Amino acid sequence: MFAEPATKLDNYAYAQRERLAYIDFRLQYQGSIARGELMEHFGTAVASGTRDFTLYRELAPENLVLRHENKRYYRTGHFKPLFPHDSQTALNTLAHGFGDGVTSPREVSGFCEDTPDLIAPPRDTLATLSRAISQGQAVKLIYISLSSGGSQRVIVPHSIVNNGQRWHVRGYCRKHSQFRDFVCTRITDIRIDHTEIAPAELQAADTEWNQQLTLELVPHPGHDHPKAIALDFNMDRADTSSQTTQPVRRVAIRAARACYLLRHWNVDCSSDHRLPAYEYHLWLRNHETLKQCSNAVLAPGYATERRGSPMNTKVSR
Amino acid sequence: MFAEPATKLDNYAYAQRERLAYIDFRLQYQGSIARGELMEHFGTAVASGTRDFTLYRELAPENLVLRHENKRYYRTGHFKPLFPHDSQTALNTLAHGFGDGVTSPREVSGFCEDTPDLIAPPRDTLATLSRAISQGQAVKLIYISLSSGGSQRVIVPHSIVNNGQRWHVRGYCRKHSQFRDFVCTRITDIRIDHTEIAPAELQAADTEWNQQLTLELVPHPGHDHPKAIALDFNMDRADTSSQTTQPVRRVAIRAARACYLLRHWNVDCSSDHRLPAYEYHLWLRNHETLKQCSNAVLAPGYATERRGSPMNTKVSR
DNA sequence: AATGTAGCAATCATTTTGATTCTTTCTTCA
DNA sequence: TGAAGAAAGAATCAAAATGATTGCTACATT
Repeated sequence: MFAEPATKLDNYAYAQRERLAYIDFRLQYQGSIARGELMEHFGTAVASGTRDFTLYRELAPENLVLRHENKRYYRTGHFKPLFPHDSQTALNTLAHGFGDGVTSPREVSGFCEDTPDLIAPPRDTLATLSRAISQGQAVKLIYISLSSGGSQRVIVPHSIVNNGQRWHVRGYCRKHSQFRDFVCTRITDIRIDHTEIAPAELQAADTEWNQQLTLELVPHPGHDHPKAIALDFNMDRADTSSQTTQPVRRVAIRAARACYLLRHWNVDCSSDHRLPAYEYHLWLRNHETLKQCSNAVLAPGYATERRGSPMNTKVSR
Repeated sequence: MFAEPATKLDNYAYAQRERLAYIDFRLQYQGSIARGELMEHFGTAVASGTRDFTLYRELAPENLVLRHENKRYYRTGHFKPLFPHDSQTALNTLAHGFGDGVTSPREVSGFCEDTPDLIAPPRDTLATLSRAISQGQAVKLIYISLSSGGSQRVIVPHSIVNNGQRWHVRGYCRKHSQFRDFVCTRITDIRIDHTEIAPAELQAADTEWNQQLTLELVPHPGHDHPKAIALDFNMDRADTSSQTTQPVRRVAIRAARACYLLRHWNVDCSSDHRLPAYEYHLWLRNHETLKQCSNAVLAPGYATERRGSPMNTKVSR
C-alpha cells in the first residue's frame, strides 16, 4: 500500500517526519509544493528545505518531479503516499489547516469548509470538564435545562461526546441519582467539587454507556434506488446472518449513543418502516435492539408506536 | 489573556514550540503531565525532556508544579495558557489525538468521542477532487444519483463542504449547465479531465456560492424557555436593528449553504413559526432571505407553504 | 542578452539533541 | 526502619540537525 515500510520512517526524528508528511500531504491533496512553502510552514532555512526534498526523493523517487518552468514539485502519476492519510483526517486538515492548530497559525486550503460551528462549548467549561474526568473528580455547576430552567447540580463526569449536533458531557448526576447527558453550552459556573466519588458513580457503573449495540442499517424499503443508498453508506452485501443478500451496514455503538446516531442520520426505527422514504433513507432492521435504550424517544418512529410520552422523558437534545 | 506575549514564543523553533504546546495542552485539559509522557510522544531523550520542562517553567513559572509523590507536573490554580487552544481545536485533539494525525500515531484521550463517521469519502475520490480544485481542472466521474441512478458527468469542482451530515463537492456540472452539489460518497470512477475550463464554470461565476446571507436565528416563539435556547446558541441581546431586545444569533453564511445549516439545526423557516416548538428550538426570523436560495426546499417549513414540489427539485441531501 | 528567481550541492559554523553521570525526593518493600 | 528503586533535575561532552554561505543551473522576464 505504501511506498516504503513504516519502519523506515521510524528512523527519523519527529520533526523530520513531520516535514516529510507535509510534503507528502501537499503532493497528494494539492498536487504540487514549492520548497519555499515548506520553509515557510516550518520556519526553516533554505538548506533544510533542500535537504528535506532530497530525503523525500530518496524515500519515494517516483512520487514527485521538479518542473523548472515554475520551480515547483509536482505529484506524478505513480504517486504512492509515504504516510497514511485517512480521509477524515485529510478533510480536517484541508478545512482547518495542517498541524495541531496550536504550535503555529494554520494555513487553510481555502476550498474546503467544515460545518459552521454555532455552539462550541466555552473554553473554560471544556477545560474544567476535561480535567475533572482525567483526574476522577466531581464538578459543581449550574445547568440551564430546557424544561426546568437553571439549577445547581453536582455531577461526576466520565465522557465528552458529540451527538452529531452538540457536544455533551455524560456523567452521574447526584440530583437525579442516575447517569445523564448534559449539553455543554447549557453549563455555567462550573468548578471542581472536591468530594469523594462512590463506585456507583464511575463510568464502569454506567451500563448503558458500556453496553455495545449493533445497529443493522438497510436502505429504506420504500426507496426507489436502494443501490444508491447502499453505495452512500458503504454497505456490505455479505450478510451472512440471514438468507437474503440485502445490503446492510452494521454499526457498533454504545447503547447510550445509539439513538442520537439514529436521529442524526434520519433512520426510520418503526417496526413496519412506515416513515416516508423521501425523508428517511435508512431503516433500522433490528429495531428491537432499542429496548435497551432509555432515550429511545429520540429514535425516529420508535417511541410513537409504543405510545410513549416524549414530553415527559428527560433527554438532552 | 496569555501569560507571555506571542512574540516571545516566535523565537523558538517549530519543534520546540510544538513540545511547549503539548505541555501546555496537557496541563490545561488533563491537569497533569509527566516528563516520560512528553518524551514518549515526541520520541525524545531524557535530557531533552528535562530541558523542555525547564524552558516551560521559565516562560510560565506559575503554571505548573512538580509533585514529588508521583513525579508528575500538575497545573496550578494560577494557570494561564501559553498557547491559545480554541475549544473546537481542543475537542478535536481530545477526540482524535494530538498532532497532525500523520506524523506519528495519535494518542487519544479515551474519554472524548466524536460523532461516529459513517460515510467518509473514499481516499482517492477526495484526493482527486482536492487536486483538481487546487489546479483548476475538471473531473470526469460516474455519479449515482438517488433519483436517476448512475451516469457519467464532467464537473468543474471548486469547493468541498460539509453540510452537517455529509461531505459534498460543489462545482459546475456540464450535463446540466449549472452549479450543483454532489455527495462525495456517490462518486465512483473519478479521474482528471484535461479539458479547457470556461470562465462561466469557475467559482467566481457561482453566484449562490459567493452571495453571503445573514440568517437571524431566534428562540422558537412557541418555546417555554427562550433563555435556555439563547444561552445554548450564545445569542446576543444587543439587537440594534429593531426596537425589541429579543435575543438573536446572526449567522453569516453563503446562500448555497444556508439551507443545509437550517435543516441541520432544525430551524423553523415558516413565516408564522407553525412547526412544533418541541422539535424546532429555533425560528428563522428573516425567512424572506431564503428567496435567494434555489435549494430552499431543504429549509424546514419554508417550501411547503409555497406549495413547492420537493420531489421534482434536484438537491443533494 | 542581461537580470532575477528558485531550485541543487557542498562546506563549515551554530544550535539542538542525545548519552552519561551524579544528585534529590519520595515510594515501596523486606 | 532502612535499603532499593523510580523518576525527576543538573551538568558535561559527543553527536546530530539545522543555518549560513558560496557557487552552480535552468528557466522566466524584460
